[in-house]
Amino acid sequence: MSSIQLIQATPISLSSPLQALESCSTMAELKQHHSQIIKLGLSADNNAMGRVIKFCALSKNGNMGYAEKVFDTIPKPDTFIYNVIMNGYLQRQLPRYSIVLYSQMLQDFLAPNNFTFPCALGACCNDNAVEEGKQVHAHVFKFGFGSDGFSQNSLMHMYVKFESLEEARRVFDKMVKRNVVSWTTLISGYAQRGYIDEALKIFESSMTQRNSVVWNAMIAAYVQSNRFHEAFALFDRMRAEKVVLDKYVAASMLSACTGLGALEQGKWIHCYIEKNGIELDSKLATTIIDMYCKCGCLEEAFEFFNGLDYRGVSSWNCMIGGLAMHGKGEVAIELFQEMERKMVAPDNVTFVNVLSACAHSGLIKEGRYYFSYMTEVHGIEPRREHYGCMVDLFGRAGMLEEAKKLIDEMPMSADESVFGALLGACGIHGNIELGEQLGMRVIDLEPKNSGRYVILANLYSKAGRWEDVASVRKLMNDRGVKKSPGFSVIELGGVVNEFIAGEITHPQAKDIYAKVDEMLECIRSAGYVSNTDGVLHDLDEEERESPLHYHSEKLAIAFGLLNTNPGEILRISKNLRICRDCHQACKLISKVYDREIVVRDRNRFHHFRNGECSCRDYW
DNA sequence: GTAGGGTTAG
Repeated sequence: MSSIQLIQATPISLSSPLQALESCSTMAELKQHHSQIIKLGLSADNNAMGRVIKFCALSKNGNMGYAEKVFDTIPKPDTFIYNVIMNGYLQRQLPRYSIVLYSQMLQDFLAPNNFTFPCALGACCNDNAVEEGKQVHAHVFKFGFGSDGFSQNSLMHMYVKFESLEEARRVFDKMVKRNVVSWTTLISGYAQRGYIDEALKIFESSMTQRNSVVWNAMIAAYVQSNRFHEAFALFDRMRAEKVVLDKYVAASMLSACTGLGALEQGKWIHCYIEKNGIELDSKLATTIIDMYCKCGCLEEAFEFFNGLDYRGVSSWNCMIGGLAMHGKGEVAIELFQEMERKMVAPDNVTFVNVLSACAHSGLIKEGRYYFSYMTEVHGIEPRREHYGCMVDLFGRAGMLEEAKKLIDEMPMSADESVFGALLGACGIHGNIELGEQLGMRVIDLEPKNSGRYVILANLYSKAGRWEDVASVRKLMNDRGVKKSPGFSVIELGGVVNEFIAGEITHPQAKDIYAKVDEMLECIRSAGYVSNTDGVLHDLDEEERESPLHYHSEKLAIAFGLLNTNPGEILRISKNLRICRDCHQACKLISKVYDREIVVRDRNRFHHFRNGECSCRDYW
């Protein structure tokens, strides 16, 4: 009682408890101030209650349940209060609650304002509420916020999410004042749907107001569509314009390096991050681990991983996946066990990686064990991806019946990737009948994926069924499906060199081809027989027109031998899978030239040393 | 009180 009298005695008495609300940091403090305010008789005061609710709904330590309780006691909540509570739900991933509140607000004849719409639209977006989103769009105009930048950007964002790019573009075109968010939203919108050229046009027109976010949206657009060189070019432009390199750009560029296998460039960015104190969060750490793994440096990846102060589940997953890719299944399992000892809860991705580690290393028993372990011990139900890994595991090992049985037993329908895993196995083990059925099915499911046609055609060619090979090729042509051309990349002295089979445009082309011939001569005397018998590779993944011995990886190796010192490791990345012939050749080259060669193909790593490959020919 | 960018398998 006495404290209230004291407050009432001074003229600033009413504002001070409200001011105190602004400085609270815990719910306990807030509740104290709240009860004081009620004692002052302000329980129906929207200004006072609004501040209480704001803290509960929006601050880090806020309690949404308390916000709801207070909300229920307010006789006539105003727009501000609705906004704050709707935002609270949105931030807590409860968009449906926000939408319900929005319509309640309209029923109460409260006019939404410029703060309401971004929230309501965001809620529709997160709840996939297309129809309601369109209605809110109409309200934006009806209530006079048609030219409010925040509302317009939120509209664009929503339409991008709903895949109505035309609608997003219409909003963008009508905007009188655009800001960085407008550019960014549209650029990434186009990029997500694969319209990179359109994204670039928007980017170029953002000239006057570009910050690192806009730059990154475009760089990421290139990276996501595998146009790594263009990402690098844009990055150079960005640095020339002295735009700061922040953690997002660093992450995108690391992915570009990963895509190309450009280790030196990746290391440079890693160094830059450390030197310039760029915040190393768990996502960025994962990107760095991924870069080292996919650029062939497991040791560096491990060193970095071990040096991290905090290792989130995605970092563990990435490291386990890296080991899997390098054929180190046993080590991957050990790392998983360490993860459990460190009490890091695995998620579904963890088990995808553990199972794929088993598949790549032929660990059938272990794969079976972890497949049931994930559900029994961690309560994680297997998804399609996990079934895909198991099909891959059995399939590679030649246990096609077992793989087929598993597909039949799946509680969900199999998709193209599950069938694809089995199809791949039919290819390895030459099961024509099953492969033919699956091939047709997978092509129907994914008519634009050239790889599917190639596997089926290869299967036919293995069986000598040339007419069928021809008809698959005709089908591809008729549908306008083109094989992605095979290329290999080798990075020397920070320069990325790219080779395409049979291509002669490289400045050192003459020397390179001579070196290939020399290489072949040398390995022939070591027992190499070029795998050209029959027309087995009639429709290989690599361009058919170029002779086998000028496949892109051979050109890259020749280039590497010409331009490095004895003993240096040659690291090559290939966008497709390495073919049998090149695999055999690499083994012998590693022996004859006494060179370690690391080849990353579409699926995994091959470490060639002294005539052997780390995959033990199991791939 | 409000909006935008990066990672993890096959």
